[in-house]
Amino acid sequence: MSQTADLPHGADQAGDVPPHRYTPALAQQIELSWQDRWEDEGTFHTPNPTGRLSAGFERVADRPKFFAMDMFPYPSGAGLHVGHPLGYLGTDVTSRFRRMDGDNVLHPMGYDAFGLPAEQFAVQTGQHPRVTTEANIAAISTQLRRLGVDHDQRRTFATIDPGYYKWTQWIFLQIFGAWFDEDANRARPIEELVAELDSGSREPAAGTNPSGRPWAELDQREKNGVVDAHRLAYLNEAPVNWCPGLGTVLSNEEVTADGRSERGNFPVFRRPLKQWMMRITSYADRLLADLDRLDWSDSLKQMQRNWIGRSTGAKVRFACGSEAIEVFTTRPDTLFGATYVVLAPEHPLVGALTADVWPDGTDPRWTGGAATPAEAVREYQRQASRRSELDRQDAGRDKTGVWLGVTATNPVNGRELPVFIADYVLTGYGTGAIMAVPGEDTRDFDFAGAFGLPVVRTVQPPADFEGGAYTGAGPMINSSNGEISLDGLDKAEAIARITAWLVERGAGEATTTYKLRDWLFSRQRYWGEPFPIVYDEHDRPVAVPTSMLPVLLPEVDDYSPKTFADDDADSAPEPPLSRATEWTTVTLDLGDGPKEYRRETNTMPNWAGSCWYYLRYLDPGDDERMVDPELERYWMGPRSVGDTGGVDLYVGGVEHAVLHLLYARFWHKVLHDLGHVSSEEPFRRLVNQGYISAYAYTDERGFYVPAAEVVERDGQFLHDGKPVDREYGKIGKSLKNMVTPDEMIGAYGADTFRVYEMSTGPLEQSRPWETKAVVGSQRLLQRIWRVVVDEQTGAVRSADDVEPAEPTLRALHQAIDGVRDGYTTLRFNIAIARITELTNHLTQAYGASSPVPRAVAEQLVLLVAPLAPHLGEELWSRLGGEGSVAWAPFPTADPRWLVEDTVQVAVQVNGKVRSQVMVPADADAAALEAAARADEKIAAHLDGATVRRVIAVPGRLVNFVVA
RNA sequence: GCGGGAGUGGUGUAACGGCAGCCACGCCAGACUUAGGAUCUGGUGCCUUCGGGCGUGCGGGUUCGAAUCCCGCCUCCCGCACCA
Repeated sequence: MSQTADLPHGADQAGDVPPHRYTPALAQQIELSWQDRWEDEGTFHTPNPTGRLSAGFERVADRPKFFAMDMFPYPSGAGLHVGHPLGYLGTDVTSRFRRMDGDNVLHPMGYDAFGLPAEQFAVQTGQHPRVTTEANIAAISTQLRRLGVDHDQRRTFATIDPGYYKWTQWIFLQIFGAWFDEDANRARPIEELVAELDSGSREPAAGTNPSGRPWAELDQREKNGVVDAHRLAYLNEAPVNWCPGLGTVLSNEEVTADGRSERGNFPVFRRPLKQWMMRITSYADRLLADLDRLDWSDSLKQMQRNWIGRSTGAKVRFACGSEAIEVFTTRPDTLFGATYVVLAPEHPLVGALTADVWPDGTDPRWTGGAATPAEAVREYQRQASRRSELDRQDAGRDKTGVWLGVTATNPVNGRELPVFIADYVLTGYGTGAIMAVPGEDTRDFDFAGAFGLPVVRTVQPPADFEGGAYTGAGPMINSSNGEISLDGLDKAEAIARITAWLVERGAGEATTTYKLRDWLFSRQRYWGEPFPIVYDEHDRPVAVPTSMLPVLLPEVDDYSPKTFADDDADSAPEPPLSRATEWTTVTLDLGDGPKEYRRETNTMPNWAGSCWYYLRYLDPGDDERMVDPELERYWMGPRSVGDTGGVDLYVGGVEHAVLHLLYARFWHKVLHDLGHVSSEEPFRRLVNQGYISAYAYTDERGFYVPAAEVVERDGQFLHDGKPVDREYGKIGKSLKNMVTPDEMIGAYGADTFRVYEMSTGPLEQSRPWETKAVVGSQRLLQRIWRVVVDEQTGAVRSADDVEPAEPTLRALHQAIDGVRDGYTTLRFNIAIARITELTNHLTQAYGASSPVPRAVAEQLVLLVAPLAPHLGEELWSRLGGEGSVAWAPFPTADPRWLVEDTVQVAVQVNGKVRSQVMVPADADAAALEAAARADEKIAAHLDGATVRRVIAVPGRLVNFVVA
């Protein structure tokens, strides 16, 4: 680490530091030497109960297991800044503490290495993404090692390793080979579906059998179609975000609010394309319900609940000519107030319903200026396709739409309601059609206003209601026909009554819908997992046999998909793999003789590799199976009846609150249903670490200036003598406020850096970075060093023949108690505060040179070892400790020393503290009161007053309530 | 708009409903010093007539007692947002 010499503030620059002071230079020397020893001795090799990684299991066999994990990094070329290690250090301190405290701890790390940045770089440079990715992995791995983390290096892998993505492909085939049994509410192998269809014990699910003929009468190709339509991974012609400028489809999350690609800022179009989908919606209920069984933060659970977006209501059918329009509503109670019907522009019935001509006297606002309804519809649909889904969801936009020239019949009162298409109705939610109730819905009210449609109120608004749509509570009005009346009922009762009535009449039924959509699983990219799928001569997708996995990513000349003109909405995707013509065509014998097949040329999305990596840590070298079931039971299995099982502590950023965590939970549940894992959830406990932010400064031209050169004077921030503006936010090179762990390690050592990061707040909390405060952590470690080592001679100060005095024992055991609490609850700042108190006590009690009792010094070293592991090892070894401190037992507080003999108790008069008295710790209420009354100041306060009540809490306080 | 969370010294933070501000940074003073950017010691919420008074975003409430619980505001952060 050559940085030391270059840094102006190196603490070891002064001339006369004692020769054996814990300086940054010494810290680095110690750190590098222990990091080598850990590697040489395999200190952090975690034994499995069985298999190739089981050596040494006997020494941990009686321990409980603890599986701690970080969200693995994407190895970008930018390297780590000081914000990145926060979570990694949190799991590291925790895993070191748990190991010392008697757990068999698994703390692995890997790399999420498929993805766009590497592919973009490859497109620009022509260099294979694997080359740059592996170089980045090597760089980050070096940075992590230098932090002193206790990862089991034997378990490290990257998602791009063929030995890993072989099993990603295998899992895809499991999902492809499964269907969701709605009755059993779980996935089952597809062969069981075929058997049940053949035996007649099951009918094809709704929508899976286009011909409508009985299963037994279908030919083989029709049967194949029915079966394929049941699969959990399926091909579907669905509206997707097509970005011609990038040549790829994008997920909704990759499209900006103004309908452009997040990357590159190209226009994005909604259009139907055949894509791989995953039926995550089948799991919506279980994904929602099982949140209650997880130890995750409420806010995170709430984000997942919102994303799943379950809402209950009713489907209602409105007759329209020979067709029926099915709408979804959460307010069937307001059905009498429906005054028109709206379909999404892409609704499949639009074509069939559209009238030939406008009736006489059609309101010009309804026609969109077109001569015929068909023309109006065509033009409106064309406009809508140019808008992305997100763009259409801009609630502030004025309502637009056109009339189809027809009406539909309201089943409750026979009223004929005009049928519109409008883009404020979304095709993917509910049934893609609504009944519009302007009296009780704000959006419908806006549309009705713009189109001159009537408003009928069915909920009585309060007297002071100012108009518009009334969405509050109130008794039903205007809601009766010859058979049923809702008038006077409240919302819940009205919903129950009208739903029952609709069911009776065959006009509707209660239903539940979700915002969650099926997962678009294919991408037109190079740097991803190839699908283990080939197509036969009928274009039917067929699984590549497991024995032929992995399907290796082929070499190509050009890593980019074919791109098109920005606005060429009708272009079609051509993935990079489609140009690897030697690869795309393959001859296989799938049991019916050698035949020619065509390979799938899409690749999987970046999420695939991160959906199951936690399982692979259990034995990444296993070439026979995804994971040994025995290992999965040991590390992940449920601990008790009702426990979901899963990783014991998963730490990562809140940016993955929804997608990664939802996708991983979904895959895990499929694997559970198919019998591959015993756990029901992947992550039993999850913590979102906070972010580290920093100040950035801009000069009068708005350019960033180096934050390190800015000085504060009289509340003003100056760079080069000129005032600059300060903003608070991200750390980054372009913001000129980048601080790297390497710089900090160079200036102070890894242990100081670790202690500083952990000292600034609870793990979950975001906090600012402040380089000038790091020195406080260094001072602490220097004082701890001084407790053990004589700075002048280098000799160990502590002595066997010195007995600790009582105050020292109390300070020690109170510290042990507090530090344990801090480590257990991930409030490392608390642990550090208690360690500091103990250190300060020892410094004062024993001065700079008198010997510290060995037992106390040892315990102090053990307390700090999880936070500052190199210092811990060094002092432990100098004190003559056996083996690595990483495996030494963590101290336990003796309750005897946690209680004082005498305690100071506050005495209040009317809730205000007026004095303090010393009393025996076990003094009862009467003794407390007597001691308080004997106090001069209190006596003065009570003199002449009437004491109406006395509250005495032993060990805490006395409160006199006086008149 | 809906949902979630948070407001405590100059700063990061700490306080089972029981003495507000532990521990740090910064700042002030002192010691050791040629020197201090090292180290050590002490001080540091605000006001004060030195008795004390006031203090946890604002206003109410519950309680003997509220930073903590309840109600209503204000501000900030995060998520969702034409989801019928």
